[in-house]
Amino acid sequence: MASRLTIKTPRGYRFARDVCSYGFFLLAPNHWDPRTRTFSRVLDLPGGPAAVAMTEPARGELQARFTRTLSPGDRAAAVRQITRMLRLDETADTIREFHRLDPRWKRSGRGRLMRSPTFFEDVIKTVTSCNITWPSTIAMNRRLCEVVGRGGAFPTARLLARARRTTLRARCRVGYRDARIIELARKFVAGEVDEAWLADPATPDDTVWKALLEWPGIGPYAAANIMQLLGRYSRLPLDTESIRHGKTVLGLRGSNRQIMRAVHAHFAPLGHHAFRGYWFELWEFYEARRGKSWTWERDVTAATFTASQLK
DNA sequence: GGTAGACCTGGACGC
DNA sequence: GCGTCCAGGTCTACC
Repeated sequence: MASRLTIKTPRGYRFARDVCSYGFFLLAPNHWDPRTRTFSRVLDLPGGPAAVAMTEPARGELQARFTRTLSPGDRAAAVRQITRMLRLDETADTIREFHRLDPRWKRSGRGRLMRSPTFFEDVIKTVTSCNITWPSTIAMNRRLCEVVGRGGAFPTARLLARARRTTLRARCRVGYRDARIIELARKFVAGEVDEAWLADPATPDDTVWKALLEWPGIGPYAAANIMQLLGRYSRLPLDTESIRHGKTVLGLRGSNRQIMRAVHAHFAPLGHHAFRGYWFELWEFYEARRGKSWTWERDVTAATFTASQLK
């Protein structure tokens, strides 16, 4: 028999707004149905993959319906993964602190950024977003789930550590990222990645930054993005989109390098909430052109969400 | 510290 | 249908 879970959400949490708050919600195995406002995906649980469909039947709680019966171990893992993915462990006080620093988002209540059920998925999704256009990122993630993942789930580190470079390149079309993805997966499997230490507020941002830059395939953009996915919002993952934003929205002029520096300086007063302010400004720009994010279809964004088309 | 070129894929474009 | 060009971060070599 199928299992159901009811999960309480923090005060101010809004399912559609907060799920559709970061591009990862459009990447497989994630799927958002704008008509029914249902978020679904396959979670990799101790008892095997399980498809889940989530809705918000009432304010303050989410309902997760699974396609199979969950063991107690499965249920605990599912709650842990959903909590991580939706950042339900970020308190209302944290969001209020962000709104005090950047009051533009107080009315809409924005503050949380969707991420993945596991840190490993966050890291690989970041690598698949580097040096590539958005449609290819969407395709790569879909193929990784279809070709390597179990039962439609995102591939685990163990599966990717064992994958062949030729499989990733020829069937998942990840290009030169093949070796880097496998090396990263092997680091996770070998126990060389201490997520608790990386996420611990007692570990300085600079220390985490330097550690991430040592990882294969991780440069300044990817490291800053992984940091925000760890809950460290002081650094900005700046890319070509940021340059477009700096020019068209902030009115900045100069070389790309100068604009990057100016964007950093612009958001620096937000301190350890800088990325939230930067990101929601970018998100609002997209929504002004494409409608609210919870109305977006994955295939439509694949065709239209690229820096060159948003100029 | 800064810069040039290679690394891949997929879409746009010209013929 | 084919060839060429371009967008997109990271890495390495070089100055």
